[in-house]
Amino acid sequence: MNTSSRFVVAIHVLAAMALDSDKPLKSERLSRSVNTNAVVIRRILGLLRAAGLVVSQAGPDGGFRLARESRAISLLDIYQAVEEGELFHMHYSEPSCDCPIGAYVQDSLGQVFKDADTAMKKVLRGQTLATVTREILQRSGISEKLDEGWTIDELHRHFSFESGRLVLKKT
Amino acid sequence: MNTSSRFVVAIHVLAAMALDSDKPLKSERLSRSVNTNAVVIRRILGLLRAAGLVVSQAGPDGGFRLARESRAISLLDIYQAVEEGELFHMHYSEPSCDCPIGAYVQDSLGQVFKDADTAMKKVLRGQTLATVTREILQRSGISEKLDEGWTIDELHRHFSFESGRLVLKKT
DNA sequence: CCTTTCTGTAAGCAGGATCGTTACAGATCT
DNA sequence: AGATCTGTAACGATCCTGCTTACAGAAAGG
Repeated sequence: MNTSSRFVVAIHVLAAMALDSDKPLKSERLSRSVNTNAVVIRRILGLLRAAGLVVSQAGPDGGFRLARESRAISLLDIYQAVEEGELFHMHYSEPSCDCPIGAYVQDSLGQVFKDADTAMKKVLRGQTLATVTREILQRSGISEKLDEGWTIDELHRHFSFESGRLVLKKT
Repeated sequence: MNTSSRFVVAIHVLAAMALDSDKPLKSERLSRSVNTNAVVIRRILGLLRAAGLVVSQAGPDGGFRLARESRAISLLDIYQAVEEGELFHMHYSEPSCDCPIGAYVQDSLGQVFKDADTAMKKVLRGQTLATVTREILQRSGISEKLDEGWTIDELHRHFSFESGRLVLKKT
């Protein structure tokens, strides 16, 4: 029982876009960061675009960018964009079985499964893409700049994502 | 984003054993109730036995029975017996990536993912196998006996699971 | 002791999901 | 027109499930 890697990859590329929001990011560049094929990235970004989380543009200087600011994108938004279906599913063999157990087990479990699903989603709803990028900045050595008087929001604005690496922009 | 059918099947067969706790139930009989192959049932019951939820006995008049009473078996016990691993997993391509995003995204998400997993499990911990069988009895028409003055616990004791069907025992 | 009746597993097959890859149509800018 | 992207189809490899057959071993009863 585990989700596909789409969820983590989606968070990864969205974090990259949030950290470098000035220009559109190309799928080929993102794929190098994730270490996979560009088509895989475009497939996942297609799901995110369908969910209204990113916008894309073809042609030179094209690419992907966030459709809204990162603090307005929850992890639940991302989860629901790339994963589908319920956490638990009932479909085993054939629900049509003579004994009442088969008939009523599924009804009896429906509410519990829904509650568990809701509890999991509530946690994801409480975290945003901005939460993730903020923590990335804190965990990376670059947030040592904080000790030099920089605010983390300043770092956020002056960060760039060059050739697969997070670097400070030349200002 | 969904569990295997093992979880629901495990609950199904455990409910059958709880509803008919007098004698051991054979895998072939349980497989008819679930509408699948007996080996599939034995595989799942093997996991439940390894988790200490059921005991088995070979030979004539053998079969499976609960290792402890149904109110002492939570849905989380069952879940952890048949499902493995974390709800979300991080392993995409190669974690070894030059940019800090790849390095720190996983660390940043670790706590959130763990929280979501815990929240889901907390719901499952709140329900027991006895909760399920009680609801099955209520939902099946047989609980109309309640209107005749029977307590649901009396029904619980006088129920039997004969040839793939829930029936009242001849007392 | 031998037969019957079970569990316990291994092995092989089919189906579906996921991921990587190649290929190419279409959009967009210069 | 040509270069540079996205969007998507198609195919193969791999893995996980679940179904089935097959058989070894345990337990009970003659």
